[in-house]
Amino acid sequence: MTFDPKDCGTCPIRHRAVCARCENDELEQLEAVKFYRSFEAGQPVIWSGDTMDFVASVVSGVASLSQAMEDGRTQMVGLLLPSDFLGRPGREFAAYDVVAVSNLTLCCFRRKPFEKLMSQTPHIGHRLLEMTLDELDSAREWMLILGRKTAREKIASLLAILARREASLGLRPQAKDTVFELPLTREAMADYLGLTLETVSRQISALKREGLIQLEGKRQVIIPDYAALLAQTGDDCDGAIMS
Amino acid sequence: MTFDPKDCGTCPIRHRAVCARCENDELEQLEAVKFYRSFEAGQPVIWSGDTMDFVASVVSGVASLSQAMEDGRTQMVGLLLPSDFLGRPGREFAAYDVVAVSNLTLCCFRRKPFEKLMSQTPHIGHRLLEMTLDELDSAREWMLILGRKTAREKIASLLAILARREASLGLRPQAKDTVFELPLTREAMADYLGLTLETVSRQISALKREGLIQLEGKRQVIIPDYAALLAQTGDDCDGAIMS
DNA sequence: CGAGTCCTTGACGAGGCTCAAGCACGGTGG
DNA sequence: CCACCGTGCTTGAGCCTCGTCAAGGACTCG
Repeated sequence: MTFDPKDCGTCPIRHRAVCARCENDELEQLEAVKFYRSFEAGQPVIWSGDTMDFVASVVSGVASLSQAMEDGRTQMVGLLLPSDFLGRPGREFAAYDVVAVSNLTLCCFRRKPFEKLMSQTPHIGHRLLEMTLDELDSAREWMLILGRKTAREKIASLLAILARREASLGLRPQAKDTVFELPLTREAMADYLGLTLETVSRQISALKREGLIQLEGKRQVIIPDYAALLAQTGDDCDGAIMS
Repeated sequence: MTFDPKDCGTCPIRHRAVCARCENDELEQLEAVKFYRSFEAGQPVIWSGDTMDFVASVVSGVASLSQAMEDGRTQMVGLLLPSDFLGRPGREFAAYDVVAVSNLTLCCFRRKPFEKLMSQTPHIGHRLLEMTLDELDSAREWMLILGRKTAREKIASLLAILARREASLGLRPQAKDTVFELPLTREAMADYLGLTLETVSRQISALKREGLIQLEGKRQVIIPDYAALLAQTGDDCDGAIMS
């Protein structure tokens, strides 16, 4: 089944996005106000303060939300992957800078009709609540990383998170090694982790030197022993979030 | 009008908590499953991993959510003030350590009936979504603080946030100076900001020495010039979130 | 080949952490 | 009434991690 933009039934994120719980009649109403937009890697999607007349789901690719300080320091505060939701119903102006980290396709809904639909039907609101609570949880995990971890632990944590997501997609046949493509540049990783890109580079080199990771080119990461990497994150291993 | 625990109509957080939008019949159903619990400053409310058979609103006082690493480092990831919501519908086990920072009173709802009520009526879910989105926004502001700010900027930011909240309560007659009680110990502030308590103490002393703040005892803070304090936060002043 | 982008590595310095000592204040008990 | 203790806070000295500045390598594209 290939993806037909006219038919939500064939959409790759149909069962995980904000529309996951919608009945057919709700989907039809959404389809009436939806449109697709694509961005190339590195392109801005919207700047903080701009008027935002749509909300959107990420169909493919990766987008980042960042906040800037007046002197130019910047911190990534959200990383949007396929099926994640962009925008806030009821908010007219964007609160963050949004950038396409990789090539990106959004499924956009005009904001006003979306809000109206949300107030009339329960499924969108419920799903959005669930997704927002999940995002709050990951924001809190992220806060622990930013506030208390060393540079080495930060890098290990990020790699572990990406590897875990890769595994959860379940696409990979039972390979011993976890392999994935880094969707972020060194600079974006630094932005994510509250480090400089030099420190990121040094720590990745160190992990490679010690055999905890291998690199195929700059972006392909191979993790020969996931547990060994986890041990470098500093996390309390049995303290996993249960939901 | 004094607060009568039997009557939600007299509740001090009636118009801001998760029940803010409820109609009278919904309130009655909530009242049937609610009970109050109080904690003294410093007491634990619940530990991460414990079963959580209630959710709650903070009626008065302050509670913190924190995460711990295996070696004991700890990071506060949430600060709950009156009207804030504790717990996650659908989640059986607590994901964070919750501690009463000051004397604390919770309005608790048994979790199962609360979830049922939520699925049957729209108002609770809508309000909870709104509150969760707000919390996500403050979590993201916090991430910028943790990831990119200097110790001095962190302290200034925290004081500015507390002062702003104080001002927004509007209780204070048009005083030139903003005055408020610090609800946190130095250690809790350090936990909040990803610093050590020594650094917190040094930076507070520095701000005092430079006249940006004054202290009455250890906990009473006077801010003679709010704008001057804001200038120390490093924030882009016109980049305020608009909602 | 040159230019641009992304990454790596080195040298150095500063900001914040660690360790340690001591102060202020309030409560308790002799 | 005062000695004693516990808690919370302050201050100092020294060290280490990570940021800054700088140079140069790997790769792609025109």
